[in-house]
Amino acid sequence: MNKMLSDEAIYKKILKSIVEHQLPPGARLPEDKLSEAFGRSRTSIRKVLQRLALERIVTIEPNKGAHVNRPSEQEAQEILDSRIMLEPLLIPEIMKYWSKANSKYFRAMLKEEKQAEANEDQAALIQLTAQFHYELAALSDNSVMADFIQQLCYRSSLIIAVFGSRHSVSCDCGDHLELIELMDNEQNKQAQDWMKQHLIHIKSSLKLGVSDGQKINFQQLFANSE
Amino acid sequence: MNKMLSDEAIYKKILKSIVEHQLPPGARLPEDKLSEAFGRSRTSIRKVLQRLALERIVTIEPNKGAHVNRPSEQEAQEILDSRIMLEPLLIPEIMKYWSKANSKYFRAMLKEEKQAEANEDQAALIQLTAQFHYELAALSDNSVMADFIQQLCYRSSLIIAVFGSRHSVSCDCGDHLELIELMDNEQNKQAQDWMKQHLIHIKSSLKLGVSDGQKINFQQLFANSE
DNA sequence: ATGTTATTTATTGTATACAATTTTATTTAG
DNA sequence: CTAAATAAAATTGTATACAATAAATAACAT
Repeated sequence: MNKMLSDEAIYKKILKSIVEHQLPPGARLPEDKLSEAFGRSRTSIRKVLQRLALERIVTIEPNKGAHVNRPSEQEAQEILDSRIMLEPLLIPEIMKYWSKANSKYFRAMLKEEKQAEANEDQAALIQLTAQFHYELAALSDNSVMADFIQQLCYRSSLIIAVFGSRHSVSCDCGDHLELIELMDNEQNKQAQDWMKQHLIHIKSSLKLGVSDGQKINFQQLFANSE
Repeated sequence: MNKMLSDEAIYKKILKSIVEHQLPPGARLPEDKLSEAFGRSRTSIRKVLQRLALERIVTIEPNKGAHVNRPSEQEAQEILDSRIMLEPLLIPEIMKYWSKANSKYFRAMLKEEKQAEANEDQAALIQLTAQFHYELAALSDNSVMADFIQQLCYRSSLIIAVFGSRHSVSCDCGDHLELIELMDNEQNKQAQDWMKQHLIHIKSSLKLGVSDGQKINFQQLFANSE
């Protein structure tokens, strides 16, 4: 009944659960439990976890196992800054090959986004938002860059889980249509600017600069509470 | 006598051998031979090989094991194009924190390059050339980008092994000093342009567009030989 | 001799066993 | 009752055994 899953399939399932925040940052990923859940030996699971660790989706601490990565504030900034640098740069490459078919495909994806928004299906919404960005990047003729962007998109989903405000997911997905329209009209420069502003907006919607548990200065916090 | 090597140490040793072309593209990497060489079980070796595979230094084909990756022409172009896009972009970030100490450090590295050139030590030369680029990138305040550049530098070493002309390594290392001088003089724009031209020059020195075994058109090749 | 099939050898894929380590629970002292 | 020390359980680290697959060699037929 439960057909055998390939390593790749297991990888995708775990990744999806993480990206959709079913497995939130910090969550433990015990080899035994996963092994049992997927009906494979720990060997296979370890392989998958090690891959996720190299992609910085997961962290592995010696003798403590794998946890869903909880990005630091600095990591969050670096990832968003990288995207702000790179994604607009790819727009001209993408527009070289932009076709009616592409436009149709992405418009259909935006419909799904709208649907997910209406259903308040946060998981689907996060997934689709990331997918929009990395499938766009995949249209450039540089798969090396596209793969890197895809990784940054997955990692961004972790950032949103940690630093995102309630609306930092949904508020920007409505906009995506604007980009498609700019691209349909071959407005190269405007599309590039739009992408940059879009990502800057996402970055600014994050609750950065708010100290997390580790860095709280208790001395200062309770200074006036004698 | 032979002290136990960590997985990380094994990883670095294999990577170094590949980058320095001691293990050329296409070379087989049999698990039990490596296992014996490093005095560790196959489990540890597999872990290292899988990491190298995710970094595209090595390819793993199911049931056929690991080989040093032999980049295709397209892969070579994509990697060089990525570097041409990204490395100049990082120059301003690097110059923000550029210090006398940095300058001194890199000038020392260039001395080593010169030395290696004089000794005709190709291995050291390739390694140092890559190191120059990725340690420079590491000075930017964005380690996400720096890590990506480092990977591209390692992969570039494979590209040179496959598509490099005799002089495509040595001819560009002499120039590196020019960049350091531009940075010492805070010539931001010029440094950026220099980097772009430098990488374009490396790309153009590659023997791309020469069909490899797979793509030979025999019809055309033997058209006039009846 | 050449091309095909069968057999052997070598190599990778996967699970499992056991050791090392960390985490949790229990006991004991103050 | 709290805190430290100890014991038990759970979890990861590593090696090894065996199965599955591919490569190399030998045997055979055309």
